[in-house]
Amino acid sequence: MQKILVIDDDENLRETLGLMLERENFLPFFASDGNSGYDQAISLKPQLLLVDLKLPGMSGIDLCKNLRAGRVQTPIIVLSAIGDEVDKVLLLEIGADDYIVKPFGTRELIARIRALLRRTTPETSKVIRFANAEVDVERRIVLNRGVEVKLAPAEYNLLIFFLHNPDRPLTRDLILNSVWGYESYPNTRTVDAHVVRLRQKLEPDAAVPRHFLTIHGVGYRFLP
Amino acid sequence: MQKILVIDDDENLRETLGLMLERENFLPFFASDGNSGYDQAISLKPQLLLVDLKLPGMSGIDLCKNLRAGRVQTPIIVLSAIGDEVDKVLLLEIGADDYIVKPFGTRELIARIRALLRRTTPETSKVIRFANAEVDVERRIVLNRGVEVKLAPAEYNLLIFFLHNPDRPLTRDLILNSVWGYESYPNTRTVDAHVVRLRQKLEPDAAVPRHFLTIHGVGYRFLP
DNA sequence: ACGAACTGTAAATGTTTTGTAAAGCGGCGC
DNA sequence: GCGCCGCTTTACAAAACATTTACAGTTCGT
Repeated sequence: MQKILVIDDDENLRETLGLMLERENFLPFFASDGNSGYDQAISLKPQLLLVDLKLPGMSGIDLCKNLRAGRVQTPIIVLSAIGDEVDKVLLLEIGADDYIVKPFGTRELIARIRALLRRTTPETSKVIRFANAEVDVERRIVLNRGVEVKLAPAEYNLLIFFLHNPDRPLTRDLILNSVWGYESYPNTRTVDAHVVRLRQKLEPDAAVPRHFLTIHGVGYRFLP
Repeated sequence: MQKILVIDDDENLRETLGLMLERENFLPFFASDGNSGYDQAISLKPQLLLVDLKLPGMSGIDLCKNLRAGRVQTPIIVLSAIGDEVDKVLLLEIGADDYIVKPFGTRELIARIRALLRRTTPETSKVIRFANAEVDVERRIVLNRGVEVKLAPAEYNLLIFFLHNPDRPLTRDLILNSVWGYESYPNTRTVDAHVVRLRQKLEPDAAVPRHFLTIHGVGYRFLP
């Protein structure tokens, strides 16, 4: 699901935009000041930014400039109040992709968002999704609900093995041999411990596994 | 961001020019006498100089001449008071590129600055930016927050490799082969040592890396 | 040829991961 | 519902891995 980060200090507007974006099947995130917006824009890696020009902390202008200076290419739509002096040159300089003047209509903003996303998402890298998790195999990055999850090597290897063998009963011995290799002979309980860690990091509710299932007396089954 | 060094002994003017330049998205620096102006023009490597003709210490005329004698090509705009006798011949002699007579309008100065930058900045100079660092690939010069950072050859090569492979897990072996070549076989700890040095010189806070990240059990990842 | 700077390595230190053990829970057969 | 057996969970110490610092050999420029 496409993440959109809304950076605006007006709480009402954030709420309105949030509802609107959710209704359009986007996944909204929020920041109320420039600094936290900047941090989230980097850590969250959203597909698009909606940035108010006037912000406490770092101004919207500086935020955009800083992101671009840091080679962050995330598409940006600037939200400007009716009084603000905004010209295309400034927007170009600060690296914004589009702007819209408040107050604006839902329909118009959605149209601009979709248009911008359409022209800025050319490539489809190898990203495997299941539930609300995304695994970017090439970049070795795992996101859960859009938030980066740090996986230790063994955990990551185990996850990849599950992804490659979905919907199939997998015995502990098979898992051990495939993920740990024939050279090392750890206890089969080891697999359990790592499954627990994966569940904690990736299951919506670790107590009620919906993806990393136990097959009593056999082993595990991964359900995407 | 383009650095402009203002060399003038009039504090009011410096302040005014500073605000003006900042508003126009330049990064202003200041010197109040010829000698420190000369030093900064060399150490700071600004994109452009604004130089008052009448200066304490080294005069503006000598400053320009000395810079040019030292093969410093930085574009120079001379600021002259209304009484000063300035003719094109003098400007040509001392190596200035343009001049403007005080008092001048903001708009005019900005126009001249942009015009001069346009005709003196060759399109070929490739400057890569990330966070608050700039890497001038052609001249092998690296700036952090506008200040030159001296990188040893190995450090510089490693940095360039990171710049060309952002946002990707890079194993120590890959790094060694790419940066050191297949002929030499240093210890993989060597990579760590150089990453430490890069972090110390380029990370805002070397203890909390935000750009040269560790992937435990794998290697490193460069995030611009 | 001298001193300064660079570089790879090693040793000490700090951090994260990982396998295991032990205790508690829960499903399954009866 | 009971009890067994296997699964989950927690905690932890050893191992693996990363960082830091120091240093000696080398290179480089003057």
